[in-house]
Amino acid sequence: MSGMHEDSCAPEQTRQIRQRARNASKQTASAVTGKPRKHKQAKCGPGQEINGPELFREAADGNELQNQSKAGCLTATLTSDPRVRDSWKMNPDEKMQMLERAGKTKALVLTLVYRDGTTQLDPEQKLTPEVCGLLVLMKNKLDRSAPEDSLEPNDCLVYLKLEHTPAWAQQHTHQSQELFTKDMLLLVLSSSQPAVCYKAKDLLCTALQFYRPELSWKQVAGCRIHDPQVSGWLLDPANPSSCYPELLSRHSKRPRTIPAMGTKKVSQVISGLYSLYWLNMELCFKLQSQGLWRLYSDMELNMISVLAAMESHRIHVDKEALKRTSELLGTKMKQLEQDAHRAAGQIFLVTSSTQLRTVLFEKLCLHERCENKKLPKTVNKQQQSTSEAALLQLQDLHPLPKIILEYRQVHKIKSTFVDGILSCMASKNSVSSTWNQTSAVTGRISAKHPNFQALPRQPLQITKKQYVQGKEEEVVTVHPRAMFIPHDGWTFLSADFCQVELRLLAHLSSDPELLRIFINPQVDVFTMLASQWKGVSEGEVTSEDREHAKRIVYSVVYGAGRERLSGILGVSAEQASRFQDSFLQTYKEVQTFIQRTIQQCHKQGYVLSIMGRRRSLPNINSPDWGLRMQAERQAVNFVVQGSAADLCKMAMIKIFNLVSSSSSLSARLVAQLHDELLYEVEDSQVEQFAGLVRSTMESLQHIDHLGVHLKVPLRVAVSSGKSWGSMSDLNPPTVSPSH
DNA sequence: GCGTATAACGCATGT
DNA sequence: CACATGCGTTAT
Repeated sequence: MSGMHEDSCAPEQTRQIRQRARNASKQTASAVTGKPRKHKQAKCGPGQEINGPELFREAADGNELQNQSKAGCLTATLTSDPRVRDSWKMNPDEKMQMLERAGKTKALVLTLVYRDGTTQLDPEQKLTPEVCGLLVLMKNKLDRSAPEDSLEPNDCLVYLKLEHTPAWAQQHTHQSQELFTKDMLLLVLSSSQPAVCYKAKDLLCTALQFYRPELSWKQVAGCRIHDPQVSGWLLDPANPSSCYPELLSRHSKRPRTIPAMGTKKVSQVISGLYSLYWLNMELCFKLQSQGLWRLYSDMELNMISVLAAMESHRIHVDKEALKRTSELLGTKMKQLEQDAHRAAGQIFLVTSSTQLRTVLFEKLCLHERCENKKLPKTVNKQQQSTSEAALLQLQDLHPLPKIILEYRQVHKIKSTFVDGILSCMASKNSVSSTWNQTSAVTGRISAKHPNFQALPRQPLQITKKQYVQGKEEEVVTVHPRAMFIPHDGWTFLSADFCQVELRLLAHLSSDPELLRIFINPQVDVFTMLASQWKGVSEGEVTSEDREHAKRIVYSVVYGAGRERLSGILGVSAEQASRFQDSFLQTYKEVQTFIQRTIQQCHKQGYVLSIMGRRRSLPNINSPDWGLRMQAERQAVNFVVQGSAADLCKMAMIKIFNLVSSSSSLSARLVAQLHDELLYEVEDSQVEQFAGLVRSTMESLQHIDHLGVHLKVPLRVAVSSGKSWGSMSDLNPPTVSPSH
């Protein structure tokens, strides 16, 4: 299959939608008012209740009407089917019986129902379909029989409508409906019997959103809803299935029974729920036989609720400041564009790398004037690159490359981190990323809309031309991270695993020299490496040298060739490979670790992380040299990067469990940046929480029940601040971890 | 012939 | 070197 995963076409859609929106607003801005157009939608603050007429107006606007009629159709189909129990048609006695029955049933199988008439089990999923209900199958017979499209005798299927009753129409019965649905959800969250849901995180998010604030995020802690999407990804992280039917056909023994044209929708849903149950059984069995059960049960299953809680928290953003910087960067870009045209002696599209290529290399022929330097080529086609590395080589020959470099910096910040984030904030002053558990082969998690993990670390300096009396120029710093602000009375707290990957490399290789560095915690690691490398004393090492050493070490570990290394380092290939040799000579065991990992991968076809995460690499025995070498690098990288991911996820889970079982602590996880956790903490609890976080994370050196015992200590740096852009170090006392 | 959806590519950001 | 996501252009 192709390497596609879930909603792979969605980003494209949103991009285009956003683009259209931007264009539209741009047009109105320049042509009519000169200012960005205000959103026409009525204000509806976070705490405000939606009143009835407002709801109607929204529904009647645009395409919603279509969806609603479809939804009404599906809801009607579901609730009019004799096999489905509609919670809205049950009397109090029946509800009691239903809750009791749910508590006693052998297994619960669930799926969300969307307003567009689909469920989580349908192949095509829109970007963020609106939820209208929840189907719960209570299953009692656990022996396998033929696939059903109708209920087994003792089973029960109930439909819970998830639609808030407008305040103006609320009656006693409606309130009790929501109460009943909430009780059912609570039962699912705390159920001792197995519960299964494809994309369980979405279910948890829906529950948290629908019953906010009476359902606290702490209440999803410790819930264990099985998720076949996660299981399937764990079994083969390189090839995640794009949708439920694909996952099913890949893992079910029998070929999937394609629903006949005439099959009723309700029958399809019922057979889907039964197949979901058996698919989960099958996947659990496979996980066990592949040695992945502990990883699934102790880590990934718990991650689902951690991510749901994180996703259900919105981060406050200084929207007005974002809008101001958007305009500022816009004018700056116009200036740079003109500069570029002047320097080139022609008009061209500055954002187009192909047009820039013809200007630089066909018109100005800059490549002929630097034959001593080697200019990078594009990856796929053999063309002259216009990448940063190439432009840096050319910048002394002509003014244009420098202008382009600055233009690109500004453009990137504006498009992705200013306008991009603004478009993620539809009529609110806050954002919440979507966190994906199954999109990274290494076991890391990823974020989108916005991608919180890729916000620039360093602020950008802009010199603004200004013709006012006094000064002629003004320097403004633009820092996207500084736009993220904690709520009133709260503080951001960041906890960073220091050099996790290098520490894990020391552990995995047992290299005595590398171990020594970490057991003597006096001097900074990369400073030490830099001094060793450059042959100067530790005091002589500049912060630039240190950053350099950092990049080089990781490059060497992950198998960078001398070409690539010399590119990073900016020195000759000769010197690069000399450093490479000296590094691997100094840390001999690192080299044997690399060779051992590759050899093991050749033999078994897969490699394992420290907690047993698995990645198979089919190309490891490929006759194609390039593919084989790539697989070897991937194998080494996976063991280190995957192990680091294991540790960071474990930290998230442990801290989540500690906070959610505490009556006083209120800190919330806001984001994960791979080896860094960002929390929002009540001002009064910052110090206490800082100590707790640090000691919890550092205690992960030893995880008894998973047999993890690192040969190096873990170090965690904690900092806090009133914006994400201005964090200052904290030095919390070590707290004894309580159990 | 012209405008729109899609895929591939190049270039950015982060760890 | 590895792993991600996002924006924009260009060819189909």
